[in-house]
Amino acid sequence: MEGVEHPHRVAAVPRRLHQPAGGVELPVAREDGDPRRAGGAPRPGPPRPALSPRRHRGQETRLPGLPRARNRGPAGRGLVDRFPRRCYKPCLSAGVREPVDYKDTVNLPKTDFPMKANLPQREPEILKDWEERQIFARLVEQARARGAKPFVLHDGPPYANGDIHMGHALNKILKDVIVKIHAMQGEVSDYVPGWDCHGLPIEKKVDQELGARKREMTRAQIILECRRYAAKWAARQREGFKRLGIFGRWDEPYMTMAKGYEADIIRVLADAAEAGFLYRGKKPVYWCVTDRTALAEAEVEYEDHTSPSIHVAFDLAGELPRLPGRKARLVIWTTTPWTLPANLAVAAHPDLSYVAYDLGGVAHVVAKDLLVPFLAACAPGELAVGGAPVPHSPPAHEAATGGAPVGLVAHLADPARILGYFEGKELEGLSYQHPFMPRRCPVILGAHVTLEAGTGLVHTAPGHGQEDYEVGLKYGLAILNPVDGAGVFTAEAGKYAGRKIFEANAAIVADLHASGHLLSDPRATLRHSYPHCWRCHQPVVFRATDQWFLSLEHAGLRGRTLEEIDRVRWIPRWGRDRIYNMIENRPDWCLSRQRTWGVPVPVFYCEGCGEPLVDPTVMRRVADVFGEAGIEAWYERPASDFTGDAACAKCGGTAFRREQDILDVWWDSGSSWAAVAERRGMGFPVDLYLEGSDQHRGWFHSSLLAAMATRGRAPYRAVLTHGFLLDARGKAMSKSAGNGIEPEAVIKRYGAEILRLWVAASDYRDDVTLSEQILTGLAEGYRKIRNTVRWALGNLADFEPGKDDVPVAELEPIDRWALARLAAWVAKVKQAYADYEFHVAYHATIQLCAVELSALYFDIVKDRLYTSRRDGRPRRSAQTVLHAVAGDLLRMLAPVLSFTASEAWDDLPNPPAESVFFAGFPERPRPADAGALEERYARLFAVREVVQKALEGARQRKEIGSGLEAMVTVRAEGETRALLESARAELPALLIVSKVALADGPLAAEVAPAPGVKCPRCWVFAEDVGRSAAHPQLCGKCAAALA
RNA sequence: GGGCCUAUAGCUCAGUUGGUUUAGAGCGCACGCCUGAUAAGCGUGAGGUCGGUGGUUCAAAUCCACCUAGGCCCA
Repeated sequence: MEGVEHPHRVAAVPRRLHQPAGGVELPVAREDGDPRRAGGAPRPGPPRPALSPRRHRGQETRLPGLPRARNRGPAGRGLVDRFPRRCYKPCLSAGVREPVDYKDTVNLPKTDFPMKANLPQREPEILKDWEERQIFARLVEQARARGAKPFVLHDGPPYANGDIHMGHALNKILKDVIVKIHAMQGEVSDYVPGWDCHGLPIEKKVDQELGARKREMTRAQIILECRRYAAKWAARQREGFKRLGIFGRWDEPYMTMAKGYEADIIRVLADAAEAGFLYRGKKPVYWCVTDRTALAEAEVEYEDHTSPSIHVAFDLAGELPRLPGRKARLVIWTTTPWTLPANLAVAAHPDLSYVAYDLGGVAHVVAKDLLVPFLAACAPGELAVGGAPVPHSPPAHEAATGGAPVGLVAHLADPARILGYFEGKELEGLSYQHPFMPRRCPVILGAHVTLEAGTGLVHTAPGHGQEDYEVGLKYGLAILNPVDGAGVFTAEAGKYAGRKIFEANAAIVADLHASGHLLSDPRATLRHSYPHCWRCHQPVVFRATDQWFLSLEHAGLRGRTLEEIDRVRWIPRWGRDRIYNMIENRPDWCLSRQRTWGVPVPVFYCEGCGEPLVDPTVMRRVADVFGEAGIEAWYERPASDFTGDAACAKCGGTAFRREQDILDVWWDSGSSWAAVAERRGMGFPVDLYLEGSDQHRGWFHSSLLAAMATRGRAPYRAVLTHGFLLDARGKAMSKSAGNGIEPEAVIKRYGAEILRLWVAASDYRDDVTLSEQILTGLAEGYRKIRNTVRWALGNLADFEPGKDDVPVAELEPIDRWALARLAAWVAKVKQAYADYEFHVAYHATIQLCAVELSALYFDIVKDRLYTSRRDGRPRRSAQTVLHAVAGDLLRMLAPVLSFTASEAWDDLPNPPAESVFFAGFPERPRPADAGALEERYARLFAVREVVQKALEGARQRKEIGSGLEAMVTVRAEGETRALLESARAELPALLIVSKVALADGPLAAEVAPAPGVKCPRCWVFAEDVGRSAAHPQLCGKCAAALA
């Protein structure tokens, strides 16, 4: 039927007849020897000019032989068209009447939902709309009214200090997605955001701002300043979080500094005290003797300082193993002689080797690898310079010689002085006589002992060092602190009582020297980095003071907590191991902080005898007052207001002074399950805590212990953890590193929606990367999703759900296939949401939109939607599916793409709910024959791929442009052939070509020019163009569509 | 130094208890097509010694050990 002409009219110039004028004619070229291609088509058509222009539009005039710019280049040169070109639009000859413009009769997409999202501008409008319509509050109310089951994601409070950063965004968006998922599942998914307000960073900041003024202020006045500061930042952060599209009770958040919250902190503590967990003990803290105050770690700055450097010998009370009858001494090294009065032990490492070396007939014990440095410092005569180096560690040599190269260092002059070797663990339990205090002390073992410096035997004073304290706890040593707040020795320091510690250094060294315990030069010093006070820049000391503790051993708290950990769902699973190991090994919880900005430890001390008053009733009275007046009342009211008629248990006194320390802020947030969830009737335990992995040590940890001690169970059923932020190179993102990306900057450029998509696309269980490249990639993904929705909406302009939809069983097969894929996607996304694997949902969505819908389904049904009868069954069938696609996409994606889903929802025909959030997730059952359809189309699409490769070949050879210019002959055999036979009628639509022929043979496709004439309406080359009297220019299908 | 974790194409991710293809997808990139989804859409193609080394096994991206790089928390 090729070249059918209609004599009365020239609708299109049959391609054979159309030749570009002029040009050099070349023979048809054979590019390769592919038999399949050879079998395809080279028909003896008229030769084409080299570099002939590809297209010949109707009126387009171009000099023959002049290539269009885009065709220039090596690829286009020398190529010869296999087939004559054809017109895209009816070519008009003079004297022929203008053809009807059929474009107006084509059902093109129409929608108000714009392609360009313009998110930075549009998002604030959507936020305003949500707020005006109270979407979140009503969402919660509706579910509550239905009696739906509650889901509580309890917010971990960010610190109310500074602007929000990307880590906040990640955390809050993740929470929001989860809250919305549960809301759309129909649950009561309330979300109360909170802020952590008390604590050192704010106190420090306020301190700086107040400067000298602070001296004239009362503690209550300083607290008020801190309140202002925290409130200011919380308000600012709140706006930042809202801008991200986070749903929540922003008008009634929780603040740990709220009076009611402060009261509940005390009440939880009262419960713990009542159950017997609270006890008073000592613990070393940084202490500034100049300012007479404890310092937090953050208040300590390291500066250079010159200290004495002394080696001291401790006389062993007994004998060393395997060295009977010989006097022995342990050698320690220290730079703080003033801590020696508090010495209670010497620590050795269990796995290190120690050596006994004969000095003056006495065995001196040091670590084997530190013998030479020790001798270099204390008995250089024992070393011979030159010769082969002794087998001791190079760092040890260098430490002893001030960095002199190993080769220059001495070796033992007389190796026979070595009396024996010992494993560290052999030393445990030996005892020695303190050089100047009347006591015997043990040798203990500790993993903190190293060979970096010293002798491998560590002078241990639990009252003056963190590690000493910890190992001391293990061995039940006293926490001895013979130093008062001003840095003056107390009576416990024996003969040094009354002397200032730093000044006493010299005396102690001199005394040791005199008594023969000093082995090194008394004048030796060491310049090193040493902690100093951030305010007065004087050296600080480590000093044990009275503190309040929560006992981990009381009532089996540690063991019960470890058991409880296994009843919590940890996501990912390794979170369980992480917190388990911490709880297993941590010491008792020190609840005291020597600070101002926080909740007072609600205990009192008897004015008469100093006995502490730890009374739950009194504490609850304190709580009641705080509930009214806040923590300021602690300092403003007389103690008797709180203690009432309480009497000292020891002396019966009724006059008390209040504790000056405050509670560790981790107790504040660690009580939030009580102060927020219980208090607001959200229940206990809550369903989910969700924070960064650092919170295994932080909030997960403190909340767990506080709840275990007072409620006997974990405050959460599940704990979800996310990783930290990395930059493009995989390095931690931080303000100080200067590689941060500000949420505000991203919002301004891309919109918060892209940030939300980033959170959803990332596997947040690992650390999460953010970079410019990632953002542009996400913006692409967003556009794909948006355009998918847009095209579906565009084709629904004339569709009325409830009236026009076609029952599933009656849908066109390809439509039912698309519905099957949609149903599979809905199921997959639901599962991914249930597993908190949002990146799985994201990728499934991109796959659906990009591949199954855009590249396959939309492309295939496009012709049917555009050109078939407007209200015909085939078109309604496709629209039915598109309506499902648009509705399901918007509903399933609303938790993530909240802005876009809200925006597009209004463009759905007759949206079934006022807001997409009220609509819930769709029920989308798989069509009964879904499996069979998927199987069938999977095979047909495999053939389609073969065809597309063939079409691409023809395209490269400039034989065709659009697929509609082609007729395809598909060779197949066996089942495939049968399948194609059965699908014969839909093959042209499926392959998007004008005509399909089937032939026998191994699977292959051959491309030839489509026969017939291009229909100006549907652009298909049809052999029946012109048969309709009413529409003489059109193909049969189009004529029928317009009838 | 200790506890926990991560490491697959430029990017984001898949890869069931080790065995089916020559390790997949999308994006990006290259080259084309279309111009009735148009700051859109379609096609084809090039990209990976699965961080490295050693081991277990008939067989390892998948199990084990060590190393390297990175992350969080401790010290």
